[in-house]
Amino acid sequence: MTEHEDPRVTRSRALILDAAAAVFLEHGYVDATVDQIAAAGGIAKRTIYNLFGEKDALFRATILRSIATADRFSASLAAEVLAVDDPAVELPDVAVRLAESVLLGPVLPLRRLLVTESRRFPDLAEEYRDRAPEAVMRALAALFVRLAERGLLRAAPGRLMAEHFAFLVMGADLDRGTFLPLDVTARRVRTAARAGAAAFLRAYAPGA
Amino acid sequence: MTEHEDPRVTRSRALILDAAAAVFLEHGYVDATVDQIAAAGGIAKRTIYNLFGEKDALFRATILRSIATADRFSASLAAEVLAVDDPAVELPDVAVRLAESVLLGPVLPLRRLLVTESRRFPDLAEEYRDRAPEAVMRALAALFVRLAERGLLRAAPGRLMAEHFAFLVMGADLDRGTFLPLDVTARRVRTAARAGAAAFLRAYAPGA
DNA sequence: GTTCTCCTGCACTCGTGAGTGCATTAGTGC
DNA sequence: GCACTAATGCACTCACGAGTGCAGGAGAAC
Repeated sequence: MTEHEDPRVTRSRALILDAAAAVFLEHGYVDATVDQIAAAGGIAKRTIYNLFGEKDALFRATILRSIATADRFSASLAAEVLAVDDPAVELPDVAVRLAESVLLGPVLPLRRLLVTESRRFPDLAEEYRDRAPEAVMRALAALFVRLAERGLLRAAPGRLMAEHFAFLVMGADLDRGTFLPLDVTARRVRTAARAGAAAFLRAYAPGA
Repeated sequence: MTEHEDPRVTRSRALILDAAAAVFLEHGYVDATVDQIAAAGGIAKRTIYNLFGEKDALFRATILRSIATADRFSASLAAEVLAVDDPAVELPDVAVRLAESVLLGPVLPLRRLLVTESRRFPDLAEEYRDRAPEAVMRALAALFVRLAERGLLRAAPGRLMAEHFAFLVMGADLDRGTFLPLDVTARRVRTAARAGAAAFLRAYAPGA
């Protein structure tokens, strides 16, 4: 079933998806026009309709591609999380990495777009949440349960600990960034992440 | 300057604003049509244009009214927060009240709408954030600083403590509720809020 | 070269929703 | 009752963007 697609089609498809991602992220679904996307990609509008059909389908294809990227990304973060051995030493670094990648990378714009379109495309919002943030949360929960079993953290439901960790580390900036593009320095993000990790370690220190 | 407005105008204005709030909250700015609002309010479209002018102005008026409500609400919450005396005893209740009012009341839909329209109406998003959530955060920060000075909490920047408290208490549900209407029981919200408050108290216990 | 397929440009239809004009009706103040 | 003002209904214009039809051009495969 090796689809041998005309190289022209492959090329057009890629140009269109790139342009569509840029325009949709900038303007949202309704305010983005197909003509804009065509212009941005240097592609004829007719070609877009030939390859993707209606605007709805183009949007889905675009977002699914972005989600796939976010997915790979979360998976690598999850793997890294699961490798933690000594929380007191390593959690601050995990916190920094988590905060940086979410707040400073391309995640926030995608998140905003999906929030905006969550009524029009609830399935996409669902898909995104399950593949990206939830995947990380699951990894964090698994890690914390394991650390609690080893007596390195206070025992508590893994899911709850994961939520506490994540929102201590980047809750405030995530919230701000949901409204408008974050105007925040990398240093501030790191400082807040470390402070969050420290608070988490105090709250979930073993014993007592 | 007591504007003696025709009672018919007052009445129409109120009907329109109520209907507009409902329709805008349900569909967002673009997908809400003025005809829909007219129908929902039992008011002629022409009357809407007579009293409010363009759709843009109607939206602003509607949202400003909602923000004013949220404002009064935040102020009363802030007052309550500032009255806390013994954190170990009272913070869990503050947490529950905060979580309930944000997650179970009319706040979340307004928040979603403002996030959705934050590119089109950045000033409204700004206004809302400053008057509602930020007002509560300022009150929390002031409270924690005072408690720290009395030796009842570990000393730390007030703003940071306020963020940690708020996001421990309701971060996860707030995040979920930003995407789609929260389908969550009042019991779950309260439990999570208490767990968050407990974690906060452990993280910011004095001494050590 | 020829052929096949895709891309392009452009003009077009169509639906929809914002906003207006106006003549008529209904309600308020006196 | 009368005068005034607001509300209504309805037909209308206008702008804009989704989606289509088609004829012609450009490149790859043979």
